[in-house]
Amino acid sequence: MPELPEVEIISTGLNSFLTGRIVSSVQTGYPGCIHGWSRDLQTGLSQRVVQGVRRRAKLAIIDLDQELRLLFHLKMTGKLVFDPEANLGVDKHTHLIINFTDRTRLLFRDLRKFGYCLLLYEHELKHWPFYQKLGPEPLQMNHEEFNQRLKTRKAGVKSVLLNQEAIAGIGNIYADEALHLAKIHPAQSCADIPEEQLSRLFQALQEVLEKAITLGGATFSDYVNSLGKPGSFQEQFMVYGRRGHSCRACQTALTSQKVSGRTSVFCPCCQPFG
DNA sequence: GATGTTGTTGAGTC
DNA sequence: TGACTCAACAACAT
Repeated sequence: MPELPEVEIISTGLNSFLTGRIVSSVQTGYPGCIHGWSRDLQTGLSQRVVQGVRRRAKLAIIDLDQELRLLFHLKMTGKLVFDPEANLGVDKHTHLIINFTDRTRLLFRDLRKFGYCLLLYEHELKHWPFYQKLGPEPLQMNHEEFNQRLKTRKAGVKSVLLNQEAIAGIGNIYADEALHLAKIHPAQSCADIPEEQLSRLFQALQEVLEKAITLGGATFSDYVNSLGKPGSFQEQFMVYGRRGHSCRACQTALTSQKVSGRTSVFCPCCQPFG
């Protein structure tokens, strides 16, 4: 489940692998992976030069010349794998192959087919509703800005963290981990959280995200980086996927609860409601 | 065959 | 109208 740290690592890796390469052709294994807003990939990408790869929210963005942008949302099981020798197997889960003129290639794989890609010009990207509505990057804001955006909201803090219009890039794993570190119950309404605690949450969020990036992301189920290698942050999970296990801080058994439809694991002792 | 998994969206409610 | 909640959806493994 690639969230901000995983997409950051993938993008950084692809930036060094792909920059300067020229697209020769595109093979589509599953046309359904191309978003409705996208231009035609074959005609649009041919002979385009990669100028860099970056991340915005959970999107990996490949910048090409002529202000073209190729965006990928990996959702749950999507992967972008650089294939320098063009010898990786192309299975039924490989939905897109981007061939470069030097015979290297980029594979887009997605077991569950929830992920998508789209090709747009910069001026079109700015009008794509999903992109337009994205909130600020958590690693590029300060705690005053964070508090400002959260303190008036009445919804549970977990659902606000997952709301991409409030803050971009946070998913279930890092929301649960940050809430545990900040000792805040996931269902607590933001409006009821003292500013001092909100600042602690912001600190925790930055800490968790930066640590995950340092450790190469989390490999839960099947995330791999752009060379197909796993990360190790999952070994540091305090709560995610640990329901019933004991809290690493106080030994109390972790419980779970659905908060705005998402399974949330937390420690009833460290993160009391109220 | 039922269940669990997730991010996003659209419908519906307050 | 805005903020919010909930259900549905995508497709697969177990």
